[in-house]
Amino acid sequence: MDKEKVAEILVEIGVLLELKGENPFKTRAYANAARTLEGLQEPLETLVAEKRLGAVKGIGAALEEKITELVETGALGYYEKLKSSIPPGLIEMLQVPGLGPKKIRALNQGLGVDSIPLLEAACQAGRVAALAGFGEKTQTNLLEGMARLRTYASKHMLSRALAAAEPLLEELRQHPDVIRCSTAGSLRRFKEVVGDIDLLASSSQPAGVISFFVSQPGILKVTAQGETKASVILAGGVQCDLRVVSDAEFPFALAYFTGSKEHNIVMRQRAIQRGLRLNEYGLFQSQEETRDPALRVACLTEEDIFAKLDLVYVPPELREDHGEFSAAEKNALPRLVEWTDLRGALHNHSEWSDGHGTLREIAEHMEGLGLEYWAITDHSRASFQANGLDAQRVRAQMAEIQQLNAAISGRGGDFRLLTGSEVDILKEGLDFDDDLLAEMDVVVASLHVPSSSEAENTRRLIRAAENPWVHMLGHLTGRLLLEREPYPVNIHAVLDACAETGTWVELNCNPRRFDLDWRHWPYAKSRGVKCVINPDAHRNEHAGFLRLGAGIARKSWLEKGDVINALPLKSLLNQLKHKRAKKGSVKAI
DNA sequence: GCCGTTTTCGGCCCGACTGTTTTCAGTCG
Repeated sequence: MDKEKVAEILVEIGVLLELKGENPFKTRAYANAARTLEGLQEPLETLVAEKRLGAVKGIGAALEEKITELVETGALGYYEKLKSSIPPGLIEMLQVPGLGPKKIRALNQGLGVDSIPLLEAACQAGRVAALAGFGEKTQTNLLEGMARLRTYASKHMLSRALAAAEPLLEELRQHPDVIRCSTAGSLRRFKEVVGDIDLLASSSQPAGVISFFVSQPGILKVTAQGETKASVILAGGVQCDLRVVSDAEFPFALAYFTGSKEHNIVMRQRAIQRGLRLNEYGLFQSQEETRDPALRVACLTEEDIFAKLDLVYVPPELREDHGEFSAAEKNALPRLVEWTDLRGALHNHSEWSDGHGTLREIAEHMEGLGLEYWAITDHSRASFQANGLDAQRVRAQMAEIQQLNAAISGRGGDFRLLTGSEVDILKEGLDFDDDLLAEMDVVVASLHVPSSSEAENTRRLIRAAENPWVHMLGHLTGRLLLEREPYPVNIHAVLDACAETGTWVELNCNPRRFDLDWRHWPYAKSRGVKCVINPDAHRNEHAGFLRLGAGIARKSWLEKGDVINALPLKSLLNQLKHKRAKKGSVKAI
């Protein structure tokens, strides 16, 4: 069983134990272990085989035994037994806002409710309000929560959440009583998918700012409103929380609400180790819980807080407790790539296949954005549903691109369209002959029709990487966020092959994809695999995906030097040629 | 469950808000 699946089961065990009313620290140990596994730099199988799992922080004897059983046998007796002792509907009930393990247990034991439909019926019959610890209000809220669950997704793509948050932030920024404001939470950390939007503002008049916020247009419902905090549901079903603090508290609150939770726990521990106390109101010279401003260590910005805890500033994207602390202690954090570093993109479509816009329109738009190059890599003929090009049309397109480039040069422009293809990786080899690929500036190889076999997909991708004319692999796992799981593939094996053959890997920055996932890039980077941040644009406005892609690349710990399309045109052209020469030589050995 | 210059037991991050209770438990982040 692979690491991801093991982690998934550990998380589920934690949830099941919560529902059983187990010690919350025990349940957290399972969730922690799952996260630890996800961040492992070594293959899990190796650690298990060499019995070194127990040496990993956060995994003790009990978890080592369970993980070993999972890896070696593909099953776990403890988990099966636990699962069969708890109705599956109870786990689903956790999704209902306002319901946690304690209330679910009370509902289950008091009313025999063990699923969302039964809960709905019990609420409608008024039986929930009659239960001890519950009341009319709770019953109404539960009914509303269940209705919302049916109507809206509970997770949202980063791009949609950003689009919803930015206008609200702009309104807050213009409010006369707001001093500073920012996004926080997973949105600020640039998670590919977010559960809600967190906003933070500083003001000396918090209540007024809160009432201003809850009266903004586009708010469907105010679910909580206090003096310093409000929660609302925005059109589209995204929950948005605003916290208002004093300006002196702002940097602490910003750090706190940006999280992640795991990152914050380490920050607090570091404070405690230094005889200090950290919460959202400040870093205090106190062993006790306090909010006394006289005891607050002066910090104007987040940078100051990190400095007081003997750390260099950790950019929000890295705050996942995925190694940022050990790096920040040694001042060894990467200098993360900026979206303004990007000079162009190497995987895009036009109306020749399934994109929009003529080659001329695309060239004019991208040049107007100040980019230096833009590769046209339309689909190959096997992607007939996407109007894939055959060899003849590819050559006609290349000729048109050359004419356009000549015209641009003629008027003194430096911008270049690059010729290319997103060539399908078929069962046996690529959709185009090497001779044709060799004529193109850029070749992206993508697996569009995967097999259900991990070994088979891995083999095909490795074979594509070994082709000397292929520059990079496109959207390596084929996932569509919130829609489609990645196809089964041994990512490390493919990345190893890319490292050996000098093949680049795409970070597809279409917000539905963000593929390869940020969690895999540190491994790719450790193997020396270069990244290409590609919008996979099908319309001119998709060039904006580059900004999102750079954010995900930052989350992936990537620096400018790791990103091929941060190179200026001349160096890029050299790299495109050099890579083929190098791959040719690898192949010849 | 894990962990340990506080080491084999007793902690484990902590505060806002809600609803129910009449001083606080549960949920959420």
